[in-house]
Amino acid sequence: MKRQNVQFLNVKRVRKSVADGSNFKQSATRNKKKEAILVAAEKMFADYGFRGATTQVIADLAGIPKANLHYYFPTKEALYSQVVQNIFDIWLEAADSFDQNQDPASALASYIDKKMEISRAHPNGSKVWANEVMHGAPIIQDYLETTLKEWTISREAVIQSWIDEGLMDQIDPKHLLYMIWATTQHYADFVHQVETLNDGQAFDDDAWEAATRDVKKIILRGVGLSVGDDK
Amino acid sequence: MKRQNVQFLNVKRVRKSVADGSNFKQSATRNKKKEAILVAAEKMFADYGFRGATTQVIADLAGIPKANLHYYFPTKEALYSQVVQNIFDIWLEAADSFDQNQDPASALASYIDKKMEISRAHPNGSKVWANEVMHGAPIIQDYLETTLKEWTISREAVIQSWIDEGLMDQIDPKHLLYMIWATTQHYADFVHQVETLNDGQAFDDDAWEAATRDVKKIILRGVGLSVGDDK
DNA sequence: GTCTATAGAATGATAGAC
DNA sequence: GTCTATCATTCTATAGAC
Repeated sequence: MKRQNVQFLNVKRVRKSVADGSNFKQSATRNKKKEAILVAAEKMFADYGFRGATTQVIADLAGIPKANLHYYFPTKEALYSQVVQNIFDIWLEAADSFDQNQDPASALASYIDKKMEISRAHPNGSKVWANEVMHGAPIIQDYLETTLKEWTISREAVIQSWIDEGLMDQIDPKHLLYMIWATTQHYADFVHQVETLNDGQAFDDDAWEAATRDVKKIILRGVGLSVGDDK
Repeated sequence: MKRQNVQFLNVKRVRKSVADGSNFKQSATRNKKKEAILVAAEKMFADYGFRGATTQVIADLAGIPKANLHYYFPTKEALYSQVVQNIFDIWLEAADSFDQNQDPASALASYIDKKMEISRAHPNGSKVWANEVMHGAPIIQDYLETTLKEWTISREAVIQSWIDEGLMDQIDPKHLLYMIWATTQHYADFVHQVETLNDGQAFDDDAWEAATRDVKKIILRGVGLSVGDDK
């Protein structure tokens, strides 16, 4: 029940061999199958949680026998761990957009844009991540304490410098970051609730655009920045 | 695996007999034991999810044999359902604070205050709720479509009227509500991440106050409202 | 590498004594 | 009402044939 023995992976950025074709030791077929399993696993873990998702159903969804799944991923935990770490890499992508802008309004706006895009493109990944953190981060605690912590500290410093320069209002940068994370991820993690309140309809292009615009508008104005007119 | 047959409870506000002592058919001892089980269950469901939490461990935590738990709650699903519905009632409490103020700034500020208090007082309940919604709301779908939907529609109308009167900026009320929900609940659902980034320390009184103040500041200013000076 | 059959362990629920 | 002993089921993981 407890998912002990989870310290079997201490890496920060993994999954090179799956993301690109750089690992010559693994054939293309092998990677293709692993990808199919990972996609199925992400979906099932997102919908049912770690214990709720069974290797049998993941294998069914991936279109292979269960024993074959265990050939590629020795344990359910190893598979889960891989799924969670894949989200990290995607999450880190968004972090970059924060840095490529020097004025606060552009930096925050493009960071929010990117985070909203990820919520739309990878809702299942976002859910798995939320689940993992909500349950005390048994698998990725190490990552929280290192990579995420370092990233957060450095961005807090950037935001603080903007405040010190009088470019934006006085707030604790931490809470601004949490608000951006919480709000953008809400459209992925709570998509079921959002759609129910949207008359059971999934967000279309316009709805996503409107949501992104309003989120940026409220947050940017909320810290004393002006929003780009109709972007 | 799927938690079918979950339509066994179609009520909107339940649990009167547990919350107060109004049900004479149930003794005080009985209610006390049920409460102990519910507290334990909330904790375990929050930490491990529906499938991850076992009736054995819930019983252990409540200090009773497993068979006794099944005497009070015939099935694991019935127990889970009760836990989820308890959160509804708490959540609805906060809704009232929205209505007791007529100007937008006071209404939104006190709603955010209340939601932050709930995140602090009932983090496990918030997590169980988040889990339930993330997994497609198999148990409380009915509630989402009725009570929550009605509440949301009526409050959207209130916010829209404020906008129409020129009291606040033009935004889609829906997204303002989502931002409030997401941000306030983040401090409960992601408390593990928040604490990790807080040097492993739990938020103390000052930290909660600071978080609440910044959340109110950003959101109120974000929609063009001014914030009460040092409240 | 693939897959059937099955071992081995854990879990939800209950029978039945007290 | 309480609790021990146990059943029936389900799940992860693997052995071993192909």
